[in-house]
Amino acid sequence: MKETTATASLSAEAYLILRERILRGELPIGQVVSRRQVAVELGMSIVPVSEALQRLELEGLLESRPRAGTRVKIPTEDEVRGHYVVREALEVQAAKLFAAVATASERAELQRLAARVDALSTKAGNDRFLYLTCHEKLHRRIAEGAHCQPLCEAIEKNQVLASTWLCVPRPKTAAEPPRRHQDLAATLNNESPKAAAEAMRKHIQNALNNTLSRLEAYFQVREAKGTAFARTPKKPA
Amino acid sequence: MKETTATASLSAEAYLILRERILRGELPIGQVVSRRQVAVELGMSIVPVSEALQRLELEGLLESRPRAGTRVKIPTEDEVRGHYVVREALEVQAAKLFAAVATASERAELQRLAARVDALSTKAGNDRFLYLTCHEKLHRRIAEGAHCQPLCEAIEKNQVLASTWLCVPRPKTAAEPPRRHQDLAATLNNESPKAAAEAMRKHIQNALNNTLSRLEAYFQVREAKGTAFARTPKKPA
DNA sequence: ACAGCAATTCTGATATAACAGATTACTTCA
DNA sequence: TGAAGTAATCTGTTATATCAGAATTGCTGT
Repeated sequence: MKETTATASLSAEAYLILRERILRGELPIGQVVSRRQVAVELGMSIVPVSEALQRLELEGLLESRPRAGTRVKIPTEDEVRGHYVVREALEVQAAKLFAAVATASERAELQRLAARVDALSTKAGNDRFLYLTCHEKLHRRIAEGAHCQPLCEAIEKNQVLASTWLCVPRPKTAAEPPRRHQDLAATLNNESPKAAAEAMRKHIQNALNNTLSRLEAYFQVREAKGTAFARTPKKPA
Repeated sequence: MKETTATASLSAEAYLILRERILRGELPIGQVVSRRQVAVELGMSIVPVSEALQRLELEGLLESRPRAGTRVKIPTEDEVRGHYVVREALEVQAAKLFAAVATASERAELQRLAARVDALSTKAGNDRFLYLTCHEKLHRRIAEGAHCQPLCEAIEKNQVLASTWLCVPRPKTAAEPPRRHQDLAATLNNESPKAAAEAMRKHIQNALNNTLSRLEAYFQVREAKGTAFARTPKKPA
């Protein structure tokens, strides 16, 4: 498996690699990341790495203090709640448009994907990253079915942030309706834009509760680590 | 009038100065901006300037091609329409929340601002930048009244983009209802979240039409200039 | 005049080095 | 033993120089 993403610029390459690592959970919440260390690892200077880190920080995946350090962002409960308010606004809009203008093949694809997501959801112990990937694709397809590129981009950017949070394991798996996504898809496919909007609203609300229960443990971590960026202490010999 | 914004980093200073210039219309749509030129003007190296330009590009205010140039973004009609779809989603959400949770003082402030905006709107020939500033503040206050910071940030970022477009003069001033914003404010203040949402939806729809009529001339400009970045030709002596 | 082509002069992208603040490690002193 | 202060080392930030591609200029031949 080659990691050479082979893009136009080194900066973009660093961005994609780091983003993938964060989203996969290889760089967990709170992990400190060093520009120079990444630079030597990827075989480039710190300039393109810095650009990549700045971009990831603007997108909310990282946080940094001027001359102290950079780490994977530790979310606040308010931030998470607020994030889902934005997400509700965007995805409800997408659901409405999807119900109004999506093509037949887009609707069929949505139903197929929903079935797959529900299947992956019930079959526990499976690869969580695979499930997340499929689930994201489902929401992306809804956005695409709205036929509005800026809305797509806004949703995708919004989604990426939440992905960081979903990598953490959930304490206890509550019983989930086994057809959550298939029911959502059916509503978007066969009912009015208004009904689609309402279904999506409830879906997002549910996702918020899910995420909150996952992150409960991290909300205090921020207090503990404070604003200081603890570096990895030097190993004794 | 000093231009020393005096911020923490040179990069942030360059960002704020350039952003202001774009929003004020001093750097009009399609204007080519050179890293080095800005660097010497602001008395810094091209590194912080590059960071600032990258940030402005990620926010959609600039566009660039790898080794050709950077210019103030020339919008496409689809982009403008899509932008307003996103804006509708966000601001309708804000209106709903405002109607539900805004404090009494926030509602009073909103009504006051709306009156000022309407006054500036009818009194033609006035400073357009002043009007835009007030109008933006109005929408920002609505977002703040929703008491959800991520929503505020999303709206503000969305708003900034549109500001670039509103600096261009409108061909013919259609007759506008003289109490547009005061009526909107009254609905948000005194009626149900649902009514507030609907009022905001209509307001945004109106804004879209306004913007489209302003930008009509620019939609062909993009075709004309194509993807090439025409530099300022060298002056003959 | 005008098309084709080379030289020049731009552009953004990147490497390297140096700087200053924040954090850690270590020494010193009580 | 522990607190205080200093040195070492990390961090992000910035300056300078160089590189390679794109756009322009200007030459050349017709």
